Amino acid sequence: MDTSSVLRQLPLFASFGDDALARLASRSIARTYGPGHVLFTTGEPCRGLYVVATGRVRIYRTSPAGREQVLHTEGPGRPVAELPLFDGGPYPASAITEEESRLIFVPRDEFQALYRGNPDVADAIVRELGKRLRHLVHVTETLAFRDVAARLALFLAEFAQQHGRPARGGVEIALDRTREELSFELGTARESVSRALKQLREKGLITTLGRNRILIPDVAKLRTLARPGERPHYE
Amino acid sequence: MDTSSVLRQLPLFASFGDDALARLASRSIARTYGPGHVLFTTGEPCRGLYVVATGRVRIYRTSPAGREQVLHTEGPGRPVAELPLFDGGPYPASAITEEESRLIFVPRDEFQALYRGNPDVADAIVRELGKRLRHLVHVTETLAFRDVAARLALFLAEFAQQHGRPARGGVEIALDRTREELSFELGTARESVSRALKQLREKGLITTLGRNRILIPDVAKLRTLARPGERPHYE
DNA sequence: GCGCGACTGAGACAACCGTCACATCCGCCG
DNA sequence: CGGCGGATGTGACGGTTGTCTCAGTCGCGC
Repeated sequence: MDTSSVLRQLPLFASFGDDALARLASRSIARTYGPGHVLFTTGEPCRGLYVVATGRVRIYRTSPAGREQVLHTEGPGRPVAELPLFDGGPYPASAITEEESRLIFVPRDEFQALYRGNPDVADAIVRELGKRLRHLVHVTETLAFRDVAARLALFLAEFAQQHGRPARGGVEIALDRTREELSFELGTARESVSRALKQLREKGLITTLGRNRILIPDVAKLRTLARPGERPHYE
Repeated sequence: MDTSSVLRQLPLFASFGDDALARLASRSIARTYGPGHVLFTTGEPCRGLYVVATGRVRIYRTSPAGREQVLHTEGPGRPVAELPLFDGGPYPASAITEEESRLIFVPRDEFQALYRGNPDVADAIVRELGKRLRHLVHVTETLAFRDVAARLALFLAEFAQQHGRPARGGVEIALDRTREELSFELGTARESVSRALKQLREKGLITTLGRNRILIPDVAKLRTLARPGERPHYE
């Protein structure tokens, strides 16, 4: 797949003519990375924009003690690290490929020229930033209010909605993550994920099929558990 | 103070001519609210942009159980709720005045016409969004990695840097918050804030002067406590 | 089919924290 | 001065969770 046709699919460049797109493609660098390749780390100065062609990129923060918190993950057609391009600041987080991924890199200068001359691009970028901001509010709220089991239930329910496929007795999902990677997304420890999975299993909300696959009989009911302590509060 | 001169001070409208600014002012609504006035709540459709002239506005999320998590607070000269203006989505959080505040309200349509015709405004807005995003990453990381005492230490250190004034024996700050309001900012309970304050006091990192004021002998040292568990991790 | 290494589940334990209960303090108003 | 109400400090208690440890399981290559 060539760079132009990948860029063509992005909402970001929807308004581009073929020649503008070809010019952009010619100045971009497409490269395939193996799994576990660190694209950049927190605090590093920003060199440009990455766009995911295939694969998956995880954006995360690391604690001094070595723990990790995933902020978001981006798949095909999604931009990564557009924020620092605007305010000129450093990357606010680190990024790593979760699997073999093909990425298109647009150098900083090239991209800036682009969006300055192109209000549609600026608009699209603002919308991306907005989406990111909303997601981060969601992450923050989840961390502040819900226990591990509830966070897991919420994650699984959302994952099922996005990537699940109907199966006998409910919706089936393939996690494609180890328990430890899951713990990074939920901001907890590997062992707590195991315990939380057990809890959900015992309540009949999920059935584990091997290590990777999970069957969810009722996604809506799973979501319900994600709102614990839902008692009235008087004041 | 009239609306025009307030707007004039905003970096957002720095590039405006006097007449453009006057036009904007004439279509905006300035109003003073008492403390504790709810401007909008999570999920509500967006009606326009607020700009803080005087006072302070708190943006927060509420849990079903009645707990609260502050996402950020904005003071004079800062815009509130610019995000939903762009993607057309609902407010992602709620907002309330913390004290008596004068706010300028710019209706949605008026504002959109504004930034579409004015690349400088769009730029400024994107930078605001970026700042917000960075701050939220910080909040998320803090919640995920640090215990209450460390979060409090970090909060006080940052507050001292922003609003502290030099005094005999260190930097003095006036919190202007009850312990409960503090607990909302830190994502914890009122009692835990009391206990964490006691901890910091016992370690000699702070001295409490009455209920509202705190003396910090060494802000840098206070920051140090905010990074607990800083042990090397081998792998 | 054997063995290695990564992944997973489970138990024990302590630390942290939210909650309840209650005593105390403080400002304020009568 | 008295008292009232909100704010604060403190102790007790239990649930949640991070950490340590170890055993069991699975996949994969040889």
